[in-house]
Amino acid sequence: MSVKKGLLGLNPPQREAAETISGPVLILAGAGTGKTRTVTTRIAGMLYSDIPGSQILAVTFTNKAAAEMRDRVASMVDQKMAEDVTICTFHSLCVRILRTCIERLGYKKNFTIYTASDQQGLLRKIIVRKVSKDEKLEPKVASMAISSAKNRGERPEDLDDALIAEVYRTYQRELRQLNAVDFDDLLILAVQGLKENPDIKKQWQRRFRYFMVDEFQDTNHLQMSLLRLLVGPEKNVCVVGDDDQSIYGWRGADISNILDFERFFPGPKIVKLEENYRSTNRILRLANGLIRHNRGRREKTLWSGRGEGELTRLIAMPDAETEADFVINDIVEEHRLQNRSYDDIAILFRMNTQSRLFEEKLREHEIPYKVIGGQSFYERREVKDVLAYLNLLMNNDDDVSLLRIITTPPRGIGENAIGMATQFSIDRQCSIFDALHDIEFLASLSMRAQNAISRFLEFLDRYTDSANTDSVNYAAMTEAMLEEIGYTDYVKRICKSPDEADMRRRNVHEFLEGMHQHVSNRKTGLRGFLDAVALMQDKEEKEDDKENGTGVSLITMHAAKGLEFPKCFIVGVEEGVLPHSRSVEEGSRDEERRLFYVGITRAMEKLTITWCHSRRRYGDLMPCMPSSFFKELDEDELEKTDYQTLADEPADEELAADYFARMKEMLSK
DNA sequence: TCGGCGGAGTTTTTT
DNA sequence: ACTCCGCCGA
Ligand SMILES: Nc1ncnc2c1ncn2[C@@H]1O[C@H](COP(=O)(O)OP(=O)(O)OP(=O)(O)O)[C@@H](O)[C@H]1O
Repeated sequence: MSVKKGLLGLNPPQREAAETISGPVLILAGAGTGKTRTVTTRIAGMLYSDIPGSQILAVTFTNKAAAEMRDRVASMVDQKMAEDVTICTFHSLCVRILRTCIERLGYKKNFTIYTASDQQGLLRKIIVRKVSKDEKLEPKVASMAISSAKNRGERPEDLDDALIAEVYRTYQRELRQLNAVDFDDLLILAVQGLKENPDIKKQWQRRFRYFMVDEFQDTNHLQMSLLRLLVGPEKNVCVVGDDDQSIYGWRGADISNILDFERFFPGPKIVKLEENYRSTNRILRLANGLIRHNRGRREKTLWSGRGEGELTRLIAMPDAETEADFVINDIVEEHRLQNRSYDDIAILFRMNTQSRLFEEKLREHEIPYKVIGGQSFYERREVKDVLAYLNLLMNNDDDVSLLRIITTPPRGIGENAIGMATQFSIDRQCSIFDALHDIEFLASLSMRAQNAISRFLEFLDRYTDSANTDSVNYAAMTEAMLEEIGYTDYVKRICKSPDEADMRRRNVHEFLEGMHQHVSNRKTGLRGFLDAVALMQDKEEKEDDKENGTGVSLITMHAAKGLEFPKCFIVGVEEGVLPHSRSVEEGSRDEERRLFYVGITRAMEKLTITWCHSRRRYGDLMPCMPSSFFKELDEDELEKTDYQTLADEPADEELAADYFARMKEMLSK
């Protein structure tokens, strides 16, 4: 009966899926039909029937989804029970696997996880060395090409482009030498580790008995391989997904995994869910009408018991500035008149850069908000500097970090010495750290440089020791280290204004605070903290720390998948933005349509879609066209207006005055 | 060796 | 418009 209690709040098909804990289960259902709720309740139900949490693994696609699932499970069962369940992303699961067995694959245990910017730093170095000036290759382009090759399981020799193949080969060799792995390697190496080492595979298969994967439509082949390796002969594996919400094709995600699921895990119980518990029928019909334009898709029934609701507004704006003003005004009004919590409101967009204007306006109006995803705190220059120091202390062979900090602040080791050390490390196939120790290398330098290097190495050794000692206060250690090298003064020097220097100092402080908290809460050591940062696991937590974590959410439609908000704005919906021109070029219009579908289906009660007649691009004002997807939206579910009409309404006098004032200003320029 | 200036490129989406 | 990278003068 306690099992039943756990499964309360599910409808019959959901319940059937939750109760079927033996053998494969495939839940295929549209947006908002309670797939995730079924999974979380399923976990809770299992815990109620005395299955140890430690045997349960639930994999999600983003850290945010993992955190949310963990919270939801924790609210349903005893705290202790919930803690034992492993709920994480594929990537963090791989890190856990690799920390136990990467030595079998020729890496050292203290390997560093390279973020996108570390990766591009390394690629830049390789490109400069390998590629002549006339064939120009952007590090970013190279990283995309290499990443997609890796996700397709292709080796350098499988690539058509000889240039990329050569860069790829060198890149991979260097990563190994630096004892570093990139994001894709996490998956590749974990799969390889399990495949090549039956004992390790057995060990991990014994570790978990029950598996769940949310947003299964977004898994790629590597992730599928990993799942197959982990799932034991019992095949207790439940995956949930929606082919209409597949939006990560560009990362190698392939919905044919859904078909393959039946192949690898034969005879699954297939569950279909048709009742949407999230949105009003008007919103649902709008979304269904749009997605129906995708070719080769299986039609789904989807209905809602939440009433008809309001029409979706589709509003034309003169420019992005006015758009932001309008949205923020609407939010203020809703908050004041309807007493709507800011937490219930989200602004969705296609690209992270689109959030900036909205952030500014929200700050202006002193409205609390949170930017989810986007330019991370950890991408800040000063934070990256400190991170590079810490990464280097944990892995002295990490040349990318070493090269970053050896001149930050300048310490008498200049371009010349660094260039020679790099060359030496290439010739000798060793790390730069090792090169700096080499007597023969040192002999080729001036006395001055030799002294600077030996001071630097002494410094590194000293802090490497404390960083690798347990029960050290790492934040205090880092602070002492920064003090010793005069980092704060250095920052002051390179900043243009005292304000900027102050902000950067505060960022470093906040970073150290966060580090201290993470390390003392989880007892994972400095290594664990650095892994979490690389996997971007801490981002959300930071938000929460900022008391109650309340506010309007600013989020891309990609990152919003799986979330829901009573009131949503989808902004900047212009041709070239959604669908994005690059996607149209690549022929993935259908995926863009799915993305729009995901955006629309985030809204529970009220949806507003806006677009601009003109938008600033590369500095100057460019005319824009409305998204071609608008033609596919059912007119009956829409209330089409433009800003002018709204501004003429008396309620918005203030806003109109604002607008005309700005027009005047623009004309007078 | 260091810091300031000028030019180029910038806008997908995430782990 | 804004940021990052590379080049050059002190
Ligand atoms: N049986 C139910 N009774 C009441 N509410 C439900 C039920 N099932 C789901 N819900 C609610 O419906 C909303 C959507 O659920 P959930 O997020 O699990 O859907 P989903 O299928 O995972 O959606 P998406 O595919 O968009 O991520 C949630 O607020 C959830 O609490």
